Parts: sequence; structure tokens; C-alpha cells
Amino acid sequence: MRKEAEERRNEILDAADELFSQRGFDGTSTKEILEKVGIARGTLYYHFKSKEDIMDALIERYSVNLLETAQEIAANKTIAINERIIGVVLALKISGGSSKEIMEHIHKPQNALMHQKIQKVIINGVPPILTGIIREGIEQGLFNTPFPYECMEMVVVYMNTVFDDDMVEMTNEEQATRIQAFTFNIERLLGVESGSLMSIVKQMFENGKG
Amino acid sequence: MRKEAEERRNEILDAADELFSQRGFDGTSTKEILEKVGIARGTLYYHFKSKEDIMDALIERYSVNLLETAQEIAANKTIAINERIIGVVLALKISGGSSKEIMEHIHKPQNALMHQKIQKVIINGVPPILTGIIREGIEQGLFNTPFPYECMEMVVVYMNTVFDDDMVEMTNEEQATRIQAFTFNIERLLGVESGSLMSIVKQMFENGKG
DNA sequence: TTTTATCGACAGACAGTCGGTCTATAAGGA
DNA sequence: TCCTTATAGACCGACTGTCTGTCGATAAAA
Repeated sequence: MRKEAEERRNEILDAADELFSQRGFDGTSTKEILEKVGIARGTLYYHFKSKEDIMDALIERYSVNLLETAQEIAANKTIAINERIIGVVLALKISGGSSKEIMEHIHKPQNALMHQKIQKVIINGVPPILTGIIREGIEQGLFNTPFPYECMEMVVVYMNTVFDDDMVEMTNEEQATRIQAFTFNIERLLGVESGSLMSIVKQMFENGKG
Repeated sequence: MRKEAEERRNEILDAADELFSQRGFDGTSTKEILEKVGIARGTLYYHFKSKEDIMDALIERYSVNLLETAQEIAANKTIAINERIIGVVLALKISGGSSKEIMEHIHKPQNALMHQKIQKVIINGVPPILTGIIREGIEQGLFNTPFPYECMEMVVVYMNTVFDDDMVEMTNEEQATRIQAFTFNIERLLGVESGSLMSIVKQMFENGKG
């Protein structure tokens, strides 16, 4: 029955994670959460000050995990630069275990707020990590741009909006064109020869499946 | 008392427009809307099937107006290409009268869903318009890219996310750097000489104030 | 007479509050 | 050392007020 506050908090977050993933934030009632955990109303509000507070805690837990994983990959200097870039991008989608299916269900309209908040985390958290790698690449003469951070910001924003969200509806053919164009554009942005990033971008989309 | 359906619909939309702008979608109750219009509950639900339906109609009305204005500017061949690009971009912010303050209040977290829907309209509606102008520019030898559409998509997505939303919090100094980098990146994307788009981008941000 | 617009009472659901309970453990006294 | 009392942290569930959407009745127009 009685548990440590942190344990209870996590139980509540686990339950909310699953329910929000299935039904969305608006589609989940606090009653469903507390019944799933097996606690009373008051207990829920003892640990969290509001329903949105639960969502914020969930995103926090998720983000920390996500960005830590990405950072670890980025900092691993034993791996080639190209491989690290791929690894960081893929880490965003596979989502390291803690919040299992959040990313799969985040795109539904019921989750607009949650989506926006996660988007914010990614847009602010990922470019700095990627920029570190790109700077190394610039030193090695692989890339050439005076604005590596803003390049990465542009790339991350675009990928997240066009390829990961349902903002743009595309046929498979249209998506193939988009990927081709995207590759071409990144090459221009990073100041490398046309075609030299084809394999790396290809890998991102194949392994990530979208 | 009794009015034509379309007139009532518009009254309701006008009231909702104002209230949503002030308090956001979630923060506005249907009661407030119907009291502002001076009708009973049943009447509201006679004209709209749900609260979200009101929002969708509002966005529809807003979008049509917005994209029509942008299209008119884009099609006006008496104006120089550069001027038309600026005009289209500015049309997005100034928002042509119909929905007065929507864009000013859209960024608050309470409006996440509305924001997402408008974002979708812009990302799908604006790039085609801009691409038309860019293609003309390519023919005239002003620009050089095999992927004008995808370039514009990238530019629009980036501007809307980084400069128009509150996704990225920036100091004035940081914003200045972002604009400088943004200009540089567009130049690379459109295959023009460094510095040649400086004045046009500058105008966009000065006239639009953000 | 049929269609169209309006009304307002009502049902059902939901988020968050509040007064109070229970228990482990710490503090203090014998 | 043992017993009693005090405290704080975890928990409970009834209750409040609010909100969205429904429905049958009604009035006006066509």
C-alpha cells in the first residue's frame, strides 16, 4: 500500500505514459490513471499538482533519457563522424526504452500540447549535440560552413516537421523526392560535394523507417 | 432574433475568434461564446457540431484569406521578384484583417492544437506559392537549384518554427546571428552569391518585426 | 404543412479540493 | 531499555463547480 514518494511518482508516470500513448492526453482522464495505479484521487494530487504537471514530468523523464543517449553517441570519438551523426539521429526515434511508445502516438491531434513540448526539447537539445560533431568535421576538412549550429538547427527542424510529423502528407514517391532534395540541400548547407552525403542520409531513413 | 444560418455562423465565429485569441481554445468555454453572441446553447450546437468544429471553421476562414492574399501578391508580375517574395512572407504575419489577432496569441501553450493546425496550413500552402516565384527567378537566371519546392519548404518550416514560434528562446543578439546565418544558408540553398540576398531578408524581418 | 432556427433544462463526465485517516518513526520520559 | 506521545508524510474518497454536448419543445418562415 504505502510507498516512498518517488516510487509512487514513477508508478503514476508509468501508468500515464501508457494511457497517454494509447488515448492521448485529452483522451485520458485522471480517473483512469489513478485506477490503473490503484490509488485514490487525493493521492494523485498529493504527488502532482495538476494533470498537466504529470505530462511535464513525463516529458522531462523522456527528454533526459533521450538527450543523454544522443550525447553519449556524439561523444564517442572511437566511431567515425558519419556513423555518429547517424547514431544521434536514430536515437531520437528509437527512444531508449524509458518512454516506450510516446513517439509513435505523439502525432495525433489529441496530443498537440505534448507534441509541442517534446518538439521544443528536441529543437533546443539536439542541434548543440550535432554541432559538436560537425565542428570536428570542419576541423578535419570534411565540412565547410561558417554557421554549423544554425545549419543543424535547420536540418533538425525540417526533419522533425516534414519527415516525423504528419504536417505534410506524402506518397512514397513524394517522400523519395523529398529525401533526395533534402540530401542535396544538406550538402549545399555543409559545403560539400554533391552526392557525398547520399549514403549517410540513406542510412538514416532506412534504419529509422521514416 | 432569428437570422440566416450563415450570418449566425459568422457571428459565432467572430465571437470565438476574439475569445480564443484572448484566452486560448481550452481557456474559452462554449458558454462564454454563446453569451457573447447572445444565443442559447442549442443554437450554438445547431450551427456547429462541436467546439473543435468551431475552431476548424475559424482556421478555414483564416487560411483562405491568408493564402488568397499571398497568391495575389505572388501572381502580380508587374512587381519585381524580390519584392513579391517579401510581400508573400509579410502577408503571413500581418494577416489580412479577417482574423485580427490570431497570430499574436497563437503561440501560447493553451493554443497548441490551433497552432498545429495553422502551421499545417502554412507549411502546405505557402511553399507552392513561393516556388512559383522562385521558378521564375530560375528562368531569369537569378537562382539556381534543382529543388525549388523543397528549398522553399525548408525555408518556410524554419522561419515558422524558429522565428515565429516560441520554440527557441533567443536574445536579440542571438536572433541577429540567426538572421545572418539564415540569409547565408538561403543563399547556399538557392545557389546565389554570398551577400546577394542580404537586403531582401533584412526587409522581411524589419517590416515584420520578428 | 414542412422546414429552419431557436431555446434552455438536463445528463454525464471531469479536474481539482479538502478535511480527515493511518502509520512509521523520531523524541522524550520512566 | 521500554513505553508513550508527537510529528510528518502518504493516502483516502466524498464533494464542488464547471464544462460539453443532447434533446424535446417551440416559434417563425417558406
